[in-house]
Amino acid sequence: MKTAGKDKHTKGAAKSLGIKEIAKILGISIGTVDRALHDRPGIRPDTRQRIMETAANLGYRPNLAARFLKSGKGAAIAVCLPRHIFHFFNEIRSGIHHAAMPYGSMWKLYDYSYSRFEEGETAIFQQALAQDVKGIIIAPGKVDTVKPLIAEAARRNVAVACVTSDAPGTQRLVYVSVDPFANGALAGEFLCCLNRPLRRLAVFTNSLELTTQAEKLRGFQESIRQGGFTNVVLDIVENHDSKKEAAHLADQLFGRREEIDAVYVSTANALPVLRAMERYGFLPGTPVIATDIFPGLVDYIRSRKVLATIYQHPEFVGRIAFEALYRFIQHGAVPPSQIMLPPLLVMRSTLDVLLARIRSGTNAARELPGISAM
Amino acid sequence: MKTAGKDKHTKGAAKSLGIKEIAKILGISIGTVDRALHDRPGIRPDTRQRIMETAANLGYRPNLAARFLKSGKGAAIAVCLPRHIFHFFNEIRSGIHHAAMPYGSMWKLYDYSYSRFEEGETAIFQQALAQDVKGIIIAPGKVDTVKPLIAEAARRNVAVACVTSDAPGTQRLVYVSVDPFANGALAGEFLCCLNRPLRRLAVFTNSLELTTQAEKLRGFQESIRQGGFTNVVLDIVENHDSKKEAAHLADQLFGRREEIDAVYVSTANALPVLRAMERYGFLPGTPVIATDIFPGLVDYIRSRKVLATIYQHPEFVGRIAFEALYRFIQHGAVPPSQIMLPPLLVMRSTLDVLLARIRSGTNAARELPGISAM
DNA sequence: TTGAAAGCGATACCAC
DNA sequence: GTGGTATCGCTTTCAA
Repeated sequence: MKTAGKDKHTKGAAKSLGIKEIAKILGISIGTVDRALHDRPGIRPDTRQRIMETAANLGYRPNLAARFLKSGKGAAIAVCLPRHIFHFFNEIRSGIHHAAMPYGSMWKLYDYSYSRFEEGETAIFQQALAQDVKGIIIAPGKVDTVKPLIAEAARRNVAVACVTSDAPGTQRLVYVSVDPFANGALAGEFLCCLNRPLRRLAVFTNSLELTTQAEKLRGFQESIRQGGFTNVVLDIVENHDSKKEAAHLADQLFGRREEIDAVYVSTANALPVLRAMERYGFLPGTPVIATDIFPGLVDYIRSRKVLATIYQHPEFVGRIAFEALYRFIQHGAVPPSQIMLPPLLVMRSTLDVLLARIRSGTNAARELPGISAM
Repeated sequence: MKTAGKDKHTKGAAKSLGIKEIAKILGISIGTVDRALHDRPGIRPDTRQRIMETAANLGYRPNLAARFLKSGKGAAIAVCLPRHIFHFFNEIRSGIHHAAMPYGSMWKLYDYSYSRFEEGETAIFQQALAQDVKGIIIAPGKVDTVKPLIAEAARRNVAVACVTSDAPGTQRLVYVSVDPFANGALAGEFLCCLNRPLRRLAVFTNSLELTTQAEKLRGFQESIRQGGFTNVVLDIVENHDSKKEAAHLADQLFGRREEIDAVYVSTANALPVLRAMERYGFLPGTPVIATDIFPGLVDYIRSRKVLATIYQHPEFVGRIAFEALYRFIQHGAVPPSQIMLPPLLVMRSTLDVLLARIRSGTNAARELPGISAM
């Protein structure tokens, strides 16, 4: 019977080897073991040595429940995200809460939402630092703004995770995001697959001063080039995250009624663009790739006016950011400097599955542990 | 200053109001309070009533740390997955371990891998049941085989989660998978976007007796139809998960050298097909959509011989299956009967990001928490 | 039907 | 330097 499962490998500690067994094995007291494990003063180096060795041998892992129960203070981390692109950032928050749930009351989350991108950022960040948090999650706007803040956090030994946009040149612990280059490249590659002429394309972005947006554009151009299209004219429209500006500029562009072979909107600000396209007869007919998913966009995808949208998996980003922070704070595990996730191309056929998933995810995050009905 | 974060909503208990204060306030013992909160027998209804009221008033929330510490018997769950399509199922295992990690030693995972799809299934399942597990994760082969097993599990009050394939008509708790219909539909929709004639298509599947495969085909056909292509001839090739059979049948099909406009391989068994296509000059040139990601496929995508592959996010599937089991066993939360995830279309531009992600995911699951440096 | 008390594992403090 | 021990909040068992 070779089909039998062999490695009935159990996860974590085999039995209940705790600080007590270590003490018993070495014939010393748990107090001493504790001192050794925590690098506390008042212990002979060789005793410490012996203890550390047996602890390692036995694969000792501290019981977090007991630790928390006694010393009351699990870690707290602050979540500083804008309220602005609500659906998007709320999914990130949801992911963070989701990831934190298993730790129950041991890990507190402070929610420091602020109204718009840069305005409240500084004030909020400082408020968060004033609390006794061990980590902060932010979505940096302008790097110059957050640079001194992150420096201050580093001074206080507070780990900082950046989501969706990075703060390069700072001491942030980790940057978690859907890979912006791949994001744009996917849009471009998809357009190249269409077997249509691509002579003139329009790209609607937020601002190319934001490195994520610049990277998306770079990826887009690169894959268009690799797709064999040269001499492509690119109309690049920066609308600075403003619906009005987007509408105005889109009107200008499409109002000229010159031929445009495809459109890529690299932000969640697609609706003004789509409406302008409809006004000037570019839709349906012109291939459009959008970004993110939000109520207004859904019908455009259903009706195939928007060919595909690139979903940036915000729930995932939040979850991973929390996990990286957790492992660093709890276990001292240093994550890679960047964690890049693949973008998800959503078309009509996968829209509903994704929507169901998003909704259930948001619900789950709201679930309260409550009183167990075990 | 309206930018200030208002809802500094803390997660977990506000102060230290516990079971003890409730008891003191009501002048009763903590044992009684416990009985009330947990609906245990042996308590007068009115006492229970009073306790529940004050508990609600005080906003009592149990201290999970204490709870875990005391009743430290987290559950054990058995993971019964085949070793066969190794990359795929290993990612599922990785996801499960990943999800279980936060619970540390409280939740044990027993790994009951077996060699191939149906062969070891029964033996392994019974072995798993013999252990004292509270839940089992399986990937059912033939439904008839697992039906009595799941029934037996239900009798013993063991929750069963099915991943990647369902066992309909049984008492399994939940079925977690990438939506097979959407999976096939995405492949079809993508092909429809190519602006090429689609007169004759080839679909390589495992066996249409497997409902997931049948669903993929259904989704594929449906979206081809919706894409406006009628009178499409479909060559459907069932290769029963065998490389040899796949190679043989592909040779037969492509050897006829009739025109084939596109190919969809709905299983991970793409390599024999691709090689046959190369032999008969169908590649490069013919659009191919594959399924899953594995070493041999990577170069085909890099060289654009395979246009796209549909990644079924196995790590995710595993993670979600565990979480559903966890919430059911621990909190009695009944999950939806099916949890369907969106398929991920991977092209050249997103391949590397995904590969990096997969690798790091597998690594992370192997990481040992070690001793805290808090 | 209720009360009292023994732990769970780690921390922190006091005594030696 | 080291050993002992009270304690965190909850579950559980035994006694009343």
